[in-house]
Amino acid sequence: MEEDLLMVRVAELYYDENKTQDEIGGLLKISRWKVGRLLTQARERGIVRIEIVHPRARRLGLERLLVDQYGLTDAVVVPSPEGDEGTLERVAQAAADFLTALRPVPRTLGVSWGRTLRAVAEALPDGWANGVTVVQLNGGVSLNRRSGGAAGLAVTIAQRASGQVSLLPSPAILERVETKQAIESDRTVAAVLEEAAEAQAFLFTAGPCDASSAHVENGYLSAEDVDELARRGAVGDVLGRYVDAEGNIVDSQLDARTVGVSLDRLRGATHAVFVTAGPAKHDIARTVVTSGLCGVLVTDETTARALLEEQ
Amino acid sequence: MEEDLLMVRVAELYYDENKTQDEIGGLLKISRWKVGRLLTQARERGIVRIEIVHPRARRLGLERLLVDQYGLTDAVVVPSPEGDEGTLERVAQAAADFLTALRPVPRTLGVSWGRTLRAVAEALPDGWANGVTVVQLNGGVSLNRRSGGAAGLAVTIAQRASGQVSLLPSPAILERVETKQAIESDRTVAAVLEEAAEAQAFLFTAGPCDASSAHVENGYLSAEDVDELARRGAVGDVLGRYVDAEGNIVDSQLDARTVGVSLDRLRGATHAVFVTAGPAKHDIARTVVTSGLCGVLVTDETTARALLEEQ
DNA sequence: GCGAGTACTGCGCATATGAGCATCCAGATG
DNA sequence: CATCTGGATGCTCATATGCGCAGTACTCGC
Repeated sequence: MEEDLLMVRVAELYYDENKTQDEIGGLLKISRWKVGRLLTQARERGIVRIEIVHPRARRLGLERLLVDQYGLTDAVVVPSPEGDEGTLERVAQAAADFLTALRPVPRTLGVSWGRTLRAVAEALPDGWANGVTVVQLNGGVSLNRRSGGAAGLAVTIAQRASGQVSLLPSPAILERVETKQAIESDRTVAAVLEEAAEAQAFLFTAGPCDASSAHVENGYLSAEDVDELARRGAVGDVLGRYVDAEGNIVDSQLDARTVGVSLDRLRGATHAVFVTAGPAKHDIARTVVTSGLCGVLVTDETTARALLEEQ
Repeated sequence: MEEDLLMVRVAELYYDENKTQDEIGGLLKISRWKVGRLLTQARERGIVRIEIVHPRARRLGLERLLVDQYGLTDAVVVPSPEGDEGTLERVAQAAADFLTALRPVPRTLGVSWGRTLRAVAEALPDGWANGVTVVQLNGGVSLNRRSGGAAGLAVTIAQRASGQVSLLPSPAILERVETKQAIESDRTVAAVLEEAAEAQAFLFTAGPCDASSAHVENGYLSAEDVDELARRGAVGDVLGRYVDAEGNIVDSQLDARTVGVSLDRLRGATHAVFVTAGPAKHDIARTVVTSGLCGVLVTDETTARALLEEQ
């Protein structure tokens, strides 16, 4: 179309040459108002594309849609980089930024564990807060010895906020219900669990339901157990508890052997910050978001779009 | 840097959310002047990237550099599309646009031939001008019978301008000097050549010096001839005449057998429009531009950058 | 510590810009 | 042929924005 060409010429003069709309009008023999209108059109029609290229850029539009559609308190969406390399880091950085900016600063922060949360901990700057007590929300797993596993993660976060840490001295899943009950009735454990349940803010991830799960890696579950859970409808785990697409516990037997605060604690909380990155977790992310397990969602653009897509 | 982050936040609010600088200032607790400054910086530092995506977009910055560096009258540079598919069409379209907008409208337009010029002819809309006489500048070659070769190209351009056409009824290169002189002394031919020399505007391309040349394709030269020319320093041909990097005729013997206006006619002309697309022609393009054979250059971004690069 | 130089901040003001409205024009409709 | 109607055009005016300048903080060398 000939109108297109005019838009292009106008856009070039305005954005590349930064001339004023008036000057452009004179140059192209059109009124300055038409120039303005053409520029608006050019932006609308995508002829002029304005993008913000920065690892810490966000997608405010998507965030708003997510908040609206799922009744969240807040959402943070970072652009997925080309080739998906570095998505986790960006999401983690965003989560760290969110925590740092969170007001009022929570006195106690409940945390789960996982690769994602480790990245968040690493992204938090020293002094991100002052005097926050960090509490573990569920039984510990040492994902990898060097970096100290779940405990190390909580310690890192607390240290950088010059705060205290309350570790949950318990495995994630126990073999027998009795052992679990025994552990829970232990004073230290009970105290930590109570503190965790009362935390003013929660920071957690979820894991997909497959053999790559940290539970399998650490021997709490076998690959077959996970398969069986999946067959029974599990889409992933939240604070170590396996849930189906609606967010209901899949196996109450198993759940009774899992140490950690109950999922209901998350549902009520204002500051339940759920961090997720990557397509493997789309399903469990959808569950967390739709079943109201989180108040705040921090994720990447691809996940955000997947969540918004169908219904 | 922390300043970066602020720029990103400001840019998002301004460009994605279109809030006013004032509002952003309020939101982020900074003065509206700082917001303005951050936006300027963000644009300068490339955090905010504004690009015009359209096949008919141009690179005015590069055009200016070319005009300055080589003392041209004008230059037209179109962005090279990803993957270089469609470069020729874009350049041709740009050349057509340039011709259409050319003021004063030339009474006579001298044209050469080639794939590129054919594309230009096709891109010219019906009624691009009114009553332009099109004259062939050099001996005819029928690049491909269906589309009528060099003659057809000239005819197309003339038809679409409701004008006349003066065809040069002669081969491009003759075997013997005598024959060439005989042909040139023919009334019709002489008249056309004179008309061509006096044309108010010229539209031409150049060809690289290799076996893919139209001269080889049409049997005027053998592949060995071309190799030999290259060995003697030829970088390509302009109006059928082979020149070296400085724009000098490489083989005066051969040149004496070539029918067409002399290159000096181009040097003087104000409206000598040279159209070139694609990396194969970078060398010959450099020659045309540096040796003052063209007043106006129409090309793609890649070629433009190559021309500006060294020295 | 102390002073000079430099970078940053906030501001007044001229200018550029966008919203809303009256007007005009072309093509449809009776 | 008159009339209607929707979209484009130009305009007024309130508002947003950028420039140049003055005041301020901050650094760096002594």
